[in-house]
Amino acid sequence: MSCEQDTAGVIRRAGHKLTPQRMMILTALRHAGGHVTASDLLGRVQRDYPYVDISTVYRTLHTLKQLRLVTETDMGTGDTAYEWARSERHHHLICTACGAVEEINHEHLDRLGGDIEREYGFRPVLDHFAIFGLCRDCSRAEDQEESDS
Amino acid sequence: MSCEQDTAGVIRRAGHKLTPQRMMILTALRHAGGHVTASDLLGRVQRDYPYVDISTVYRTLHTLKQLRLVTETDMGTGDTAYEWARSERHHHLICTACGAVEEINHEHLDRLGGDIEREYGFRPVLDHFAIFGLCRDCSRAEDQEESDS
DNA sequence: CTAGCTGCAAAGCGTTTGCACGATG
DNA sequence: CATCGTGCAAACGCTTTGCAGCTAG
Repeated sequence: MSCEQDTAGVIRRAGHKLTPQRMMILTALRHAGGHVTASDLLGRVQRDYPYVDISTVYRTLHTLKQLRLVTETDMGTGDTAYEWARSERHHHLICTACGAVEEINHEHLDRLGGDIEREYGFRPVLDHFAIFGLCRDCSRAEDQEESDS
Repeated sequence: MSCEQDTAGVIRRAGHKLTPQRMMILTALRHAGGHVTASDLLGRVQRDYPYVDISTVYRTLHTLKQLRLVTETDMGTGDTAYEWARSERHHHLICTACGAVEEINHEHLDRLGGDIEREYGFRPVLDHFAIFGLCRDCSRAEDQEESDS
């Protein structure tokens, strides 16, 4: 994986030190391959090195966020989800009933973003968006309930 | 305002008791005419009746949410914004730089919602949506900075 | 009368911060 | 060797909960 090397470079070039903790958090983040919370990440890193502190995780995530290496999303569960910043923009459909997360691509949101910028002069950040609602299964289940009652 | 009467009816019909606290929180919420946090609401209610507790506010909001009389939105500031459920759906553009909140109507999001439902079978709740980004002024300011550096 | 609501206090949770030690560049 | 990052512990802010008394229906 040369990507780790690249990332190390980005961090160093930004004037930050490259500590083992940062490398581990970084690697854990990339291997997670999706959304992780800060404490998920802590758990993963602690499997190898039990002495990392949650505050280090937060501080690292903060740094990586500034460097645009991670994105931060509020999944509506009270805590915050972090994700390795992929190049492709993508969005999530989050089911408020069962918690399922589905991914959608950006076409539709691009159109929305364009409309908003043109109309309001507001430049929306639509790189990573969370849309809440009911997934196919849960919305079917709800229809059932309604017809039962 | 007969709307207060209507709301009282909704609450009572749902099998909940109608206490003075609930009425005051309710009224405060309607008079706020926009987003309020739980502690905003507490402050407003306490102007008339200083003994209400924040927990009562949360409990009331929880009840009202279940009755779909208020909506809950995460504004990305760490706390949660509540708003009287208006009939018209509307959405917010929230500037991550200056915190300005602008309102947009639902047309564009309707189209998005339709697309998603058709394509993924996911039924999104797009009644009240928060879109983060840079407002006109802040995005101009950022352009300036970039050309300076 | 009794189910359900209230105020109070305390705990819970994710997150942030102060500090002295330790490691990086 | 100076600076920055770390671990630890404590604080933080928002939200939730347990409990005894009170009140609306």
